[in-house]
Formats: sequence, C-alpha cells, structure tokens
Amino acid sequence: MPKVVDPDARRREVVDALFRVVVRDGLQRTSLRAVADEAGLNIGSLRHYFASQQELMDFAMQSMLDGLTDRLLRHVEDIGDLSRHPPVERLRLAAGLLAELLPLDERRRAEVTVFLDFNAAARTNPAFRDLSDQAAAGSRRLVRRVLTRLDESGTLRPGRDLEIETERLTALLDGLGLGAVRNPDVLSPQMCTAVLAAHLGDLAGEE
Amino acid sequence: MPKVVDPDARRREVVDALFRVVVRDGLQRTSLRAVADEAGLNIGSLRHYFASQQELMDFAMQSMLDGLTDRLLRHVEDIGDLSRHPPVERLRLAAGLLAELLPLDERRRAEVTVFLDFNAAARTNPAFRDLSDQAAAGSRRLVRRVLTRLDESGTLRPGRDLEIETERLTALLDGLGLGAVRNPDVLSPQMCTAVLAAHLGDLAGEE
DNA sequence: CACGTTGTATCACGGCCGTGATAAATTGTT
DNA sequence: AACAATTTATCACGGCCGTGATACAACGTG
Repeated sequence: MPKVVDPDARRREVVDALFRVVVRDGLQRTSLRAVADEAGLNIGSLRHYFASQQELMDFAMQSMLDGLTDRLLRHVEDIGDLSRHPPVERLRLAAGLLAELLPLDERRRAEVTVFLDFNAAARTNPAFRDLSDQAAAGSRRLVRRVLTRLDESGTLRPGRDLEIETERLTALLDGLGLGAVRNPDVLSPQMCTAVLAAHLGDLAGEE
Repeated sequence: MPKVVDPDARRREVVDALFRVVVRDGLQRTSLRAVADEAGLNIGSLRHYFASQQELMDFAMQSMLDGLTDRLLRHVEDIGDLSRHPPVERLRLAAGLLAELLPLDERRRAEVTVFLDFNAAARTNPAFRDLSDQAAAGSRRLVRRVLTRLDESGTLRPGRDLEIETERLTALLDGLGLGAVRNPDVLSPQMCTAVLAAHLGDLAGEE
C-alpha cells in the first residue's frame, strides 16, 4: 500500500480549513476551491478525500457537533452530582456549562459563527436540515436537563413551568450567540456571562 | 412624457417579489433573474428600476425596516402614556409591542425570516453592514425604551440593571425569532408569547 | 525492477451569476 | 405623423461554481 498519508488527519485538516473560510468569508463563499486554497491543497487532492461538496459539508458539520458534544459530556462529568456542591455554587456551575454554547473565546466564537451560518442555510437547503435540527434538539435537551437538575436540587423557585423555561433559556442562549457574533463590542463575553448569570439568578429567585 | 407607469409602485412590486424569493429560497439563491421571474418581469425591465443588485438589496432592506419602524411607532402611539393604564395592563401592553418583533403571523414571520438572512449575510458582506447594524441598534433601543418606561412607572422590581436587562430581553427576542423560524412546531406563536409573558412577569416580580 | 495502490494536479464542460451594451416596443406630446 | 422619453426585451462577456474525466507523481510490496 503506497503513499502513507493518514486520510483521517487530512480530512481533519481540510475541515479546519473549511471552518476558517466559513468564519472569514461566510458559508456562501465557502466553495471547494476556496477551501482547497485555504488548506494549501489542490482542488483535485481535496476531492480525493471528499467525493462531493455535500460530503465535505456534512462531515464538517458533524465534526463540529461531535467536538461540541464531547466537550459538553466532559463538562457534565466534571460537575458530577449537583447535590454534592453547595447550593451557592450550583448556579455558577450551570452557567459554566451553558456557557459552552456561547462565543466567549475564539474557539467557541468560531463554533457559534459556523453554526449560525449552517443554520441559516439549513432553512432552505434540505441537505443541512437533519444535522441542524439535531443540533437544535441537542441544545434544547441540554437546557432542559440543566433546568431539571437545578429544580430537583431545590435551587429554583418553585412553580416554574419547565417547558416554558426551557424555551426561554434556549432562546436566550441563541440570541446571545447571535448578538455576540454580530456585535461583539456591545455584547462582550463579560456582558454575555452577566446576562446569563442574571437569568439564572432570576430563576433561583435570589434577592 | 410617455409610458405612464408609477416607478415607485413598480419598485414596491419588485421588492415584494424579492421578499417572496428570499423567504422561499433563501437570500443566497435570490438572484436578479429569480426576482425578475417572481415579479413576472424581464430581467432587463428589472434593471431599469434598479441599476444594480446592490441598489435592489439596499432598497429592499430599507423598505422592510421603514415598514417595521412605522408599525412600531403606530403601536407606541396607540399605547400612549403608560401611566394612564392600570398596572396590570402594562405588562400586557409591553408584550404586545415587543411581539411586533416576533414571527407570530405570516407577515411578521416573513419579516423575521428575511431579516435573519440579511443579518447572516451582513456578517461577511460589508454592503449590508450599515443597515444590519442600524436594525440591531433600533431593536435594542426599543427594548431599552420599553424597560425604562416600565421601570419609571414602577412596574418592575427595583434593583434591576437596565443595561443587562436590555441585552437579556433583546437576546431573548432574537432567539425566539430564530427558533420560531427554524422550528415553528416546537416554538409556536403561543409558546413565543408565553415565553415573553413569563419573562416580563419575572421582571415585574409577580408571584 | 515492475506493479498497483494512493495521492496530486489539470483540463473541460455546463450552469448560473451580474452587468454592459443595445435593440425594440410602447405611448403621450408636439 | 413624427418625435422623444420611457419601458421592455435580448445578447454577449467574463467570472466563479461543482463535477467528471484523465493524466501524472509517489511509494510500499511483490
């Protein structure tokens, strides 16, 4: 077997290049040729690893979602049982976990940026529908889970409708991401965390 | 002066056609040819009323913002002095006003959809920057204004940071719009209004 | 060395795009 | 009827796109 090049590594390099192009130029201008240039590859080489544009896009978005999922699972594992932390800490831990979905550093900023573009495209491009819907469902699940845990541990004010609160917090996170990506100067990382903390504080009914 | 055709009416027809194309196919696929077809015009005719694609896009987005602004001003005028309404009604009035920004019916759904696409494009297309930023600043101003009025009329729990609450409510509205456009089944108009009502209720500190 | 797999690089095709140039049709005014 | 401004309609150019076909280089194995 000739030409010893790890295909998986190459594919990851290409996906990294694709992310850079999407962040810099937008998904609309992310053509095979642009990605190949960014990766320092010939377009023929690129097409050796990804048979079609659709395959590349699917793999890229799936990679991003996998990475995010892993990070979230690790974060959840780090926290462990919520009841083993003092009540005062619980909101902070929840905020830290949910902040994985906010563009607070360069890595997360790139993730959210790419994700927003993919989502916008998914509205009218059926090829992206499944992954986009799956991502939306995942973040909604995470939020519901966090709220449920907080509620079960008695950290929330009683009488909350968890369905409504899930939609509210999910929408808040989406909106913060959107705003932080479009207007980073007014919706800085500090402002994002302050807003998230204020929201969770409200839910807990602190004075 | 021959050929009596009201140019403004034509331009409005073209913009309507553009909106339909954007909603149906996405901004990415909204070409001059597609808009001309949708409007039942020849592409040459279209270019007689809009010299360039950029001019058409600018005019379209400006038209949408103007229409929305008018509607908001009319709504604000309808409400009048907030202190002339019973305290119980104030939250409902505020919710109704802010709901102008949510996709609760077909008209607003189209507005929000187009707006989201324009916003996504504005991130990497400098040509849309100004109008997009202006729109974001406008909605932020409206939210701040509503919160200020509620606060001044003593409807809000004291001790709120209006800066943070403005960002929070703005992000919530953006996120609701995003979610309702992408997943109308889970984020129905009823759910949207319920979330908005819950949020304002929280701010007011109702039990 | 020769072979065959794997990777790299080019070319060409058809498609859609925005746009400039230009012709043709329409219609009120002179 | 002749004119001129307005509106409608075509054509062609260059550009970027995804993709198929195909040639060429590299290299472990026989």
